[in-house]
Amino acid sequence: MMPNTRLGKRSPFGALVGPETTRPGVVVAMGPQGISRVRGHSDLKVRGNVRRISVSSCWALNTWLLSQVFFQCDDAGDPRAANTSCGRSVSTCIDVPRRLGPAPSVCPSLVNILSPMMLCCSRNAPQEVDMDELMAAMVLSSLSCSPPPPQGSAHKDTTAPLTDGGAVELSVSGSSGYWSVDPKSPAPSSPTDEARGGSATPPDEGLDMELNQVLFEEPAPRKRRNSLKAAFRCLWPACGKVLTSVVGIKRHIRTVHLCHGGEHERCSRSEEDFYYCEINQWEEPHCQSPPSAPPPPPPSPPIGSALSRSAPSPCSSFWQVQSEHSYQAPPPSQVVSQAASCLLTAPPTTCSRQGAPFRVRSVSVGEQWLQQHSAPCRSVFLCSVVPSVASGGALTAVCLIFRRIRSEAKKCRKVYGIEHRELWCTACRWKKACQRFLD
DNA sequence: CCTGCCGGGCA
DNA sequence: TGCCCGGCAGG
Repeated sequence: MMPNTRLGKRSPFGALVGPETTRPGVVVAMGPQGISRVRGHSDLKVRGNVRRISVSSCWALNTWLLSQVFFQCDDAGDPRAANTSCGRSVSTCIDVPRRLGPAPSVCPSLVNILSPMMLCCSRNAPQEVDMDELMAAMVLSSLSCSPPPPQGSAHKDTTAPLTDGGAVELSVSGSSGYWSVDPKSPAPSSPTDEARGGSATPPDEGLDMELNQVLFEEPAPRKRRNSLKAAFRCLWPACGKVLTSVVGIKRHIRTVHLCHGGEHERCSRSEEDFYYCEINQWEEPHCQSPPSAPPPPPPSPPIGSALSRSAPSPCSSFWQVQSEHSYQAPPPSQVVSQAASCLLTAPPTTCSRQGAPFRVRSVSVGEQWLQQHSAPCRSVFLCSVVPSVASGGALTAVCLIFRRIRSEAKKCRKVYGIEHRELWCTACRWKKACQRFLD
């Protein structure tokens, strides 16, 4: 099915969903459980033909999807279990990549999500690939494939989407496509983390309980406590050592568990990522969630703050923006080729070119699919692959959910005032995204 | 309440 | 395609 209905306003998908999307449950039509649960989930709101799903639902779906994958993998000896989750025959030898794939542009979570799905679909009939499933997978993957926020922790909004319950609080009803997640937050771990955890440790009831929690319980509070102190717990069997630094826990795992003797000659310097999880200070000592990846590198220094204090000249700030309307199209000076130089060599947050702030947005595989198969959209999900110092330069995917934040930059309305509306840019006059003072 | 702006309607 | 505006989300 080809999408022709846009998700709600400011959908982070920013993409179109098919007419079936107006039917309940199609958004998550990857499995009967998902459908029914989401159908019954109170967070699903229908506004006209616009569907809104709270982020807890999205995260739950994502978690559910991943759990299906891993549960199926783990139920290798039980064919019934392998068939019950999505109602299709799924190979029990699905190779869920334990580590990130070599291709830096492919979000590993996408691989984790799609590979079983593709396998699942291809086992029946290649032509019968359920586009709903693919869409859902892409979308869910996109949710998890985002770069660290440009201003990172400098912006208070980065703390908002996460909740104590571990549910990511985002609205699927927007089209901005910016999602944020506290990079230091351990829960919920990203799908990549889930993938790692799923392959490193058997899924336990905790995952399911958490899933049920985010699916059926009330949405978690919007604001997340800031006073989060993280520790890292070794997940090696019968160890449970808790250290307060990533480096420390990695060193512990590497030296104590992985690299002692000649047992692990090819001990990877990034393998220790799979053997620890991040825990909160107020968190229960036991760690139910899969081990989390090391926290991403510290965010780049805030530039937006400077931008917000003085209205930037359009020629000093470059954006690579997918434009939905002509008035939103970037001027010719905003050369995409300039973006390319930064796109793959640095975290897609902010690049500096000759002193001028130059921000780049890239798209994930799922997003590209959505863009190719649906109407143009402005929302972009990022999946950055950055070198991890702790893993000896090995590529580490930092998939963070990213949400468009409310602009603090002055807009035409604020600069010129309502009385000088004729001085506003066209977009502002049309109540569109300001074209003059890009944020 | 104010602001930014998405989505959609209309010419 | 240009223009306008209802309405929503966030502050």
